[in-house]
Amino acid sequence: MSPLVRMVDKLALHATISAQDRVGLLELPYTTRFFETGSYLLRDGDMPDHCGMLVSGVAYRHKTSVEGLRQIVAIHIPGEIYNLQQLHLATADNNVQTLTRCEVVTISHAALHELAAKCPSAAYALFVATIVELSMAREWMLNIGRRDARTRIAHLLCEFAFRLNNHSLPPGQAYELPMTQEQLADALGLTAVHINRTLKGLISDGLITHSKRGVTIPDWEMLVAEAGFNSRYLHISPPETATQSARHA
Amino acid sequence: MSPLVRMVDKLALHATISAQDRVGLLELPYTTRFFETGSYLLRDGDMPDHCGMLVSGVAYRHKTSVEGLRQIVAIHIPGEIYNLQQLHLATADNNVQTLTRCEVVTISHAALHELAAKCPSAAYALFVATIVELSMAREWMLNIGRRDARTRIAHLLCEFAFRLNNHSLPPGQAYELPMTQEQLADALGLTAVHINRTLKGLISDGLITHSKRGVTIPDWEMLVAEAGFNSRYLHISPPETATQSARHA
DNA sequence: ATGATATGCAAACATATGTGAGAACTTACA
DNA sequence: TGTAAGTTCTCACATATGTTTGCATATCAT
Repeated sequence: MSPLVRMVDKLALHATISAQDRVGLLELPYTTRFFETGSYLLRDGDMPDHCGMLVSGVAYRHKTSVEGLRQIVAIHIPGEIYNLQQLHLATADNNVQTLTRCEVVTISHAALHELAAKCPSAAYALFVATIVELSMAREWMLNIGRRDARTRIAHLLCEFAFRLNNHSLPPGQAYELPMTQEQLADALGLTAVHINRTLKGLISDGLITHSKRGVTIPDWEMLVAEAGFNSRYLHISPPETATQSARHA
Repeated sequence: MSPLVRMVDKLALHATISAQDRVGLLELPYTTRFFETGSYLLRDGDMPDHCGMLVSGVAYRHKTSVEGLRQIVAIHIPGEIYNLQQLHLATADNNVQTLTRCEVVTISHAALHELAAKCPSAAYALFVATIVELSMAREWMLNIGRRDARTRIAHLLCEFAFRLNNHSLPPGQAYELPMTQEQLADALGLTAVHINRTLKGLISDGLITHSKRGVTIPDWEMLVAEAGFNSRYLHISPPETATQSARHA
């Protein structure tokens, strides 16, 4: 089975793709590559001539301030294109690095531009994927800016559980969270030491169990309540229709 | 002169629009409306059937956590479309509210969909505008998550000065910043009291002067240094070309 | 195996930022 | 002209989070 199926399925979560354009997407020429943990998939300043999609593994996107402080601004999971921006904005202003060993499929910009011209609903789906990314970024801002450490961590864990579970609630089981406490800190605007403290609090209160790099959520509802998590910002269900209402200020 | 010119000019900052599609954009049917300070242009849960563009005035986008904590996630200035997301994602998950009296032009989704079908470079420009918004959101995250209060405020002031000045460096002059200290606090993930303290520090150190709702930057370079501000993330110059390089991991 | 390096864990201490409560000052408007 | 509402500003105090350091494990390369 083509690894592109994974991408198309993910795109189809948010936008309707015509049968014809689905074929167009699946016929894209691609190359498969593998990257070890810690590899850069995209580097600040890069001007790639291709897009990349994660087939397996997890990656994180980060920026650095002039003082060298790092902020992780997103996590990418399989099926996601991690450098769609560079299809339209030549040079990258952030980095994407692998958290685990990753299988990546690359598609040339030329092929994607051709596709966009021929398959409007495919181009549309890429646009919508970006809009959803923007929506997730906004929730991430709310998380960093306004929630305390405990709630912040809980929210991040909820989001991962939800996304990794292919957006189907509730993800009661364990899942692998391949992030060090330092990386969690950089994602949440905290320090590793404080992550450690707070994580222990969550564990001793029975909200999560954690072994090695794995996280288990014994009581999903409880963690959701603690985090104030609401999946609405992920825009997955119900499949968006063009319902309209004229409600306005 | 059509108020749409403002929008087209802003879109053209980031993407090339063909002469023909430029006409298509300018021929969009629109309605002009006025809103008082504090009006909602978009409300969480809305399903608008039109897009809105700011002709004059300033607006802010915000989200609220279940505990009622508010986070401002973006500021919108004239020429920007504040609810492009809802063209493709039916229901809004955040609010847009005016900071000043605003003149707004609304365009029906139907007209925009028609345009997108007929004018590929116009559709493309809307996509790119969203990508730039995403890039700005990421810098905002870095600001909130990793900089201290003083640097955070300085960075926000730099970004505004830069954007309000139509992206032409250096904006030495005074400009109007129509935000209360409480709103600044909600934008930066701080409290109003702390904004007050820190603002006074910036003033007494001669980095900014401020009278009423106005801000003056006596020495642009100095503030930029204090903020660690680099306008690269705004993606305005040089006009993006399709330059390519195969640099990769 | 063996060292080298990264990560988790812990404690004591430092401080940036938050909290609560008012007073002074503006602005709007009756 | 005066009252009300909103905003700025201030103080004293509380605390969440950061800093530094050390050590115990885990992970990894050789």
